[in-house]
Amino acid sequence: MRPIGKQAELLKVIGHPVRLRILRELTKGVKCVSDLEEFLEISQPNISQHLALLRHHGLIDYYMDGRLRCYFLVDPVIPDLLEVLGRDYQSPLPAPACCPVTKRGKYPGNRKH
Amino acid sequence: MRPIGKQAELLKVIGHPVRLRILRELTKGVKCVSDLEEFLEISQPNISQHLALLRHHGLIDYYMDGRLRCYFLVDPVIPDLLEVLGRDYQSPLPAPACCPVTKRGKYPGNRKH
DNA sequence: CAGAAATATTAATATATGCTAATATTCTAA
DNA sequence: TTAGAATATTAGCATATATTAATATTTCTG
Repeated sequence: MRPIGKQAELLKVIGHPVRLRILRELTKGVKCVSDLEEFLEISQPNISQHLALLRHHGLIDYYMDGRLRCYFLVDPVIPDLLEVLGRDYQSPLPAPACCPVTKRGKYPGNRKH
Repeated sequence: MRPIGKQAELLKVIGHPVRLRILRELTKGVKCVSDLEEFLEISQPNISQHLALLRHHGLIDYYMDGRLRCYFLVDPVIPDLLEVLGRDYQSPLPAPACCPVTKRGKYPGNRKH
């Protein structure tokens, strides 16, 4: 299991709408920068910055195709995370059962929520 | 599926080592603030701040037990995300097959990576 | 009711992030 | 061999986030 610090770093890197959209697109297959420009409505330099960030964290990589850079997914955790993120949950987690033990608590007290 | 913006927001909120540790702890059961103080080595006010952030995003909630606040998980996506984050992957995703189609590409070119 | 325990809130400051604009690099084709 | 296409890099500024310190709030207990 990757250490907590790395987990947090990973989440922070992918926790951006543009980067999420890029990653989702890459789960469908290889895309070059100009492909991405088509549906992300942001400047080319900004796209490159996001791609660089993702790459420096080892999430994606690229190969050259003429003068095109073709980006693709590398880290296998990405598709799995995106799948979970895309799920529809119908209801919240069940409330904790009566009298859960906390180190200091002496529940039952008044449940206020 | 929650909109991309919400997905990014969620990731950003949980993308912090302290908050990740809090959430992991809460997957095991209800914890009051003083329980959390025991194993997070940060100040009480800071813990409360992280808890408030998580709560304002609907990820956790609490009930009162005397003067203790007992926090628990609410959003069902959290345990699932934590599970995926904790997985050990043995190898990167397979490199894209020969000649993937990008809108402009005319691969094969030189693969540089 | 006073005091202490448990926790929250606010303000201030430091640091990090994100975007824009300008410029640089690399490769291809004429 | 030069021009243009595709993409990257850098710097600067604005905004957001994190932490600390101080203080406030709430609730129990004597």
